[in-house]
Amino acid sequence: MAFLSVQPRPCTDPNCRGQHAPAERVALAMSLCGARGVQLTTLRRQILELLWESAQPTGAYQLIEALKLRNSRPVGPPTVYRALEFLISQGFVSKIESHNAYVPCAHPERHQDCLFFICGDCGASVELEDARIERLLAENAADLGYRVTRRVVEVEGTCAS
Amino acid sequence: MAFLSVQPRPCTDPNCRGQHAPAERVALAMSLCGARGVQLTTLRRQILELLWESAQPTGAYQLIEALKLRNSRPVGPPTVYRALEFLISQGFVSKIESHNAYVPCAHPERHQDCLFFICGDCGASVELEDARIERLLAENAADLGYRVTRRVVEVEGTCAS
DNA sequence: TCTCTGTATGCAATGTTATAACATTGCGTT
DNA sequence: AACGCAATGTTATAACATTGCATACAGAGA
Repeated sequence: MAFLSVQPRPCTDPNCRGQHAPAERVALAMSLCGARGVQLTTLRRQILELLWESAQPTGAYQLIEALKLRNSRPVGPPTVYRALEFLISQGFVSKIESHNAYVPCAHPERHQDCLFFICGDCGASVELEDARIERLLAENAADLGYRVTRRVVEVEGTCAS
Repeated sequence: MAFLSVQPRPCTDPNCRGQHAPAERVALAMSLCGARGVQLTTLRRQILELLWESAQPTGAYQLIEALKLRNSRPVGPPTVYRALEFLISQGFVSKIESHNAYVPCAHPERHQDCLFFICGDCGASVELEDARIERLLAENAADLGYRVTRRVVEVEGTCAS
C-alpha cells in the first residue's frame, strides 16, 4: 500500500477533459458538497485524499493506519466507516465488493454505479461507464420484474503491465 | 433463513428444459464429479443440498448452523470454506460478493460467471446468463488491455413480489 | 452571549466473515 | 506394517464491520 503518488490518474471517460490530480478531485467534491448543503469535514476530506493518492483499492483498516500516520491522533473503525458511508452516499467513493476495499470515483456530478476493472497482479483499478451495459442490465431486470436499486459490476483480470 | 422448501426453483434459462428439484441438481453435480475425477463427498453434497434448499443466498456461518442441526457433529469454519471453495471451483456454487453469501448454480456443465439479480426485500436471487453483456465486458477489458479472469455482476433491486 | 438542536466524531465492546497453521482420519497401495 | 494422499478436524487469529452510548462542535434563534 502506497499513498505516495500525487500524480494525476488516467481518466477512462472519453468525454472527460478535466484535470485529475487528487487536489482537483477533492476540490470538486468540496464544491459539490457546498451546493448540496452537506459538509466535507476534515476527516472526510482526508479519507477522500488518501483514496485518490492510493494506487489501489484501499481497505478501511488501511485507511485507519494511514490516518494514524498523517494525524497523530488515531481514529476508530466506526469513524472511518461512517465517513466512507458519507462519501459513498455522495458518489465520491465506491466499494469494490469483491475486495472489501474502497476506490474514489471520478465523476460524482453524474454518478451512477460504474464498472470496475481490477488487476489481480498490480491491484490497479479502472472505473468505466458503459451505457450499453447499463441498458442491458436494466432490460434484464425489467424482464424479471425487478426495479434496480444498485449495480455491482467488477471485472477481475490482468492488466497490460 | 429457511431450509425447508424442497420445491423446484424457476429456471431463468430459456434453453433449459430440465428438472430442478434439489435432488436433481445434486445428482447432476454428482455425475459431473464422476466425469471429472473429483469427489462430491458427504460434506460437500450436504452443503450443496442446503444451498439448493435455501430460498436465499446463504452465509458460511449459516451453513455451519444448518449442518449442526442436520449432523449432530459440528463443523468448523475452515471446513465449510474449503467445501465452498471446491463447489465454486467446480461451478456448482457462486459467491454473491455484495452479500458475503453463497448460491447454487443452475448449469455447472457450461458454467461461466453469471449475472445475479437479488431482491433486497425477499432476498431471492436469480441467476442469468447474457452473452451480450459478457461480450461488452470482454470488449471493454480488451480496450483497457485486460485479460479477464473473473466477473462479478450483481444487480440489487426489488422483485415483483 | 447563551442555550438549543442537529450533525459529526470518539470510544469500548462486540459481531461477522475468512484464513493460517497444524493435527488427524480414512483409504488405497506397496 | 508403512507410506502417500485427499479430505476433514481443531485451535487460534486475522480481517472486516457494526452497535450503543458519550462527547464535541457548528449554526439558528432568543
